[in-house]
Amino acid sequence: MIEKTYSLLLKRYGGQGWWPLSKDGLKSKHHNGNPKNDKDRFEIVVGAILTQNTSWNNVEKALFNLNKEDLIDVKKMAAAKESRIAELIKPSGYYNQKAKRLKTIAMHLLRRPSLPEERKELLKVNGIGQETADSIILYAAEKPSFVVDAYTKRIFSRLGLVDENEKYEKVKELFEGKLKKDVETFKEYHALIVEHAKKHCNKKPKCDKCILAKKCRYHTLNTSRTSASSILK
DNA sequence: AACCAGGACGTGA
DNA sequence: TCACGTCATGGT
Repeated sequence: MIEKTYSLLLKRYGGQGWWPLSKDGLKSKHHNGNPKNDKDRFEIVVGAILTQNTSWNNVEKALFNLNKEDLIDVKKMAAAKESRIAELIKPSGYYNQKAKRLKTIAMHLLRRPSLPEERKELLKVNGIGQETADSIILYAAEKPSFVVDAYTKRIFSRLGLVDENEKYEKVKELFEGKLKKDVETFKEYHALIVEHAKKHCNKKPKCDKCILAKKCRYHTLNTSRTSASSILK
């Protein structure tokens, strides 16, 4: 089912080409998000932190401001004052803690030859939790580590494939167990999940024209309610 | 005009 | 371990 859902989403939305990088135009529908240099990789790290519980649209504004001042750079970010970073990233919300987190990770990266590929190492850094760590490993370091987010749990719990409040680790293991351990597949699947959640599987779902509706509990629940209430009218 | 958005952390049970 | 409060802007 996990694999089947992947091919359905891929057929419906096409390849997403994540991670969205500003050099490609953040808003373009089809990205070519493979990082080519350290700046690209660091921009992914920055974006991953900025998008914590925040819409990507707001993150873009913050990234634009940082780019303007050439702060998407490990050394410059590490040297910048927290208050300055905070001012620039204001549109992405939680700007005080995110400014601190950005500076912290920048300073951590500064004393490393390359991006950490170890989950455990990233998780020790304050401000980097499981999802952010996996995003960095998968999209910046390009090592296979499946990213789980609120969308993943929402979509697949509605499909009846995972428990709504299953633990992060468990969901991650489920996906990694069902898929071949392939960076491109992991990248694409997560991106497709986000796309599908934005288009259809919102908190208040738009089941109309959703390609997964037939298999979805939420949808069947909804239609039975609708038909029941329409009978009452 | 509430509600939601690609979470993480600190705290007290 | 777990539930809960906190952090904050911008779009719908």
